[in-house]
Amino acid sequence: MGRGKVEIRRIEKSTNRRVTFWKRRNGLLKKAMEMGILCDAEVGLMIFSSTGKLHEFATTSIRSVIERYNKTQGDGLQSPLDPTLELKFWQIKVAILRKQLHNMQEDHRKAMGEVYGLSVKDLLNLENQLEMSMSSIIMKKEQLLIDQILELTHQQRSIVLQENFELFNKFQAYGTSDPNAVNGDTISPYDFTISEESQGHIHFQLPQNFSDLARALY
Amino acid sequence: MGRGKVEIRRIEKSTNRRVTFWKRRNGLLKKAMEMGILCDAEVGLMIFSSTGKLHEFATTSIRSVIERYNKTQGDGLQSPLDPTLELKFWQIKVAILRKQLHNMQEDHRKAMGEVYGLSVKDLLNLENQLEMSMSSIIMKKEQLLIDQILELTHQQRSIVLQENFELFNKFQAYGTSDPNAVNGDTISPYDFTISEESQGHIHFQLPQNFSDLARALY
DNA sequence: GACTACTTATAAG
DNA sequence: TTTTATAAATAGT
Repeated sequence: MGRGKVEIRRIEKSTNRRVTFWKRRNGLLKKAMEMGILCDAEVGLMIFSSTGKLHEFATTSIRSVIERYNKTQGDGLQSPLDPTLELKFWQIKVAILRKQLHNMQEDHRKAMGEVYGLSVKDLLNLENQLEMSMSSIIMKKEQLLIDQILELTHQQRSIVLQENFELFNKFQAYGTSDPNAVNGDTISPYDFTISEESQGHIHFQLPQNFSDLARALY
Repeated sequence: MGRGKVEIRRIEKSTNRRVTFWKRRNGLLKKAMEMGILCDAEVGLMIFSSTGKLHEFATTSIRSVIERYNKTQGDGLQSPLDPTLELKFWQIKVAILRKQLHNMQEDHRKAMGEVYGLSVKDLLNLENQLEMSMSSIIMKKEQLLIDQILELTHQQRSIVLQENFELFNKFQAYGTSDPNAVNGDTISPYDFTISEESQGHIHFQLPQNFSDLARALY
């Protein structure tokens, strides 16, 4: 179209080239737009002039077209040329790592809490067990002491009874021919013994080595 | 061009639309190519038909055009900075987060180890402290018990002495006018007392409520 | 940038 | 798909 046919080859005269560029640029943009409208298509057109200036058209937006292109074309390669996608990839990675870090902190916090919690629990259990063990030992020791006391008491009671009995015999040796005349009372070691028990009195010998015993027991 | 002018609006008849699409698609591609050659421009054209199929043209390659577009344009909104730089920024961020995560894991591991270590130490310390406290308490209780025993012993010794004294008095009441004639011995509560002490015998009353006392003390 | 002669693109058959 | 009448684009002025 125009005065004469033109060969499709680079226009050497830069002035001509620039003029032609503008004419054809408008035509191209117009046709691209018409295509988008008439045919309900998504069109993206980018033109870099020989001076480097960008001229673009898109029915939606160039980014949209590029994204759609990358999605559709994906061409197996992980779109190393679309910084936007790659950017998103890294941003997502950052988000994931942040979440992991956060979870880790949370876990750490919980774990520490649990450890300390269990520690307290353990300590309490240990305390109780310790207390129970000690109580048991103490009780045994006490029982031993009490047994010891009772044993000695028994021995000493015999001795006291023996003494009192001897005293009683002496008393009788001194007594009248009728011992029963003494205030009408009968005095016998047996009475004494019973009386003693009824009062809950028992005789006890503190061993010479009591302190030694105490040391041994405790 | 064509038999009659056409209004630029979406073609409703899908058949017509498809035909027009193909005709105009070829025209657009041709013109894009011509533009590239004639004007020495870099051109990229992407068309998505209404059916979603991609049609493309580029003087070099679509990727090249997109890359140049991203470098040149960056359109201020999406990536105000050089996407490459931004990419590096995020990559560094990822590296930092990875290191943090790693350090955190390391710290966590160490912390747990220390906590368990300290826990054992603490338990041992606590155990010792507990034991010492209990020993102290037990000693106090024992001292109390011993004091109690001694106290009661003292009381009971008085009672026994009293009883023996009364017995002695009875003995004397029954005695001859010359009490000294009895085997040449002088029997007195004082002698008895001394004798008793020399043998280490003391009198002891086990309190009725001994078990209660024991329970109260232990 | 405007004109315009001519080429090219394409709507409709 | 091909044809063709005609609109549209545009090279040179």
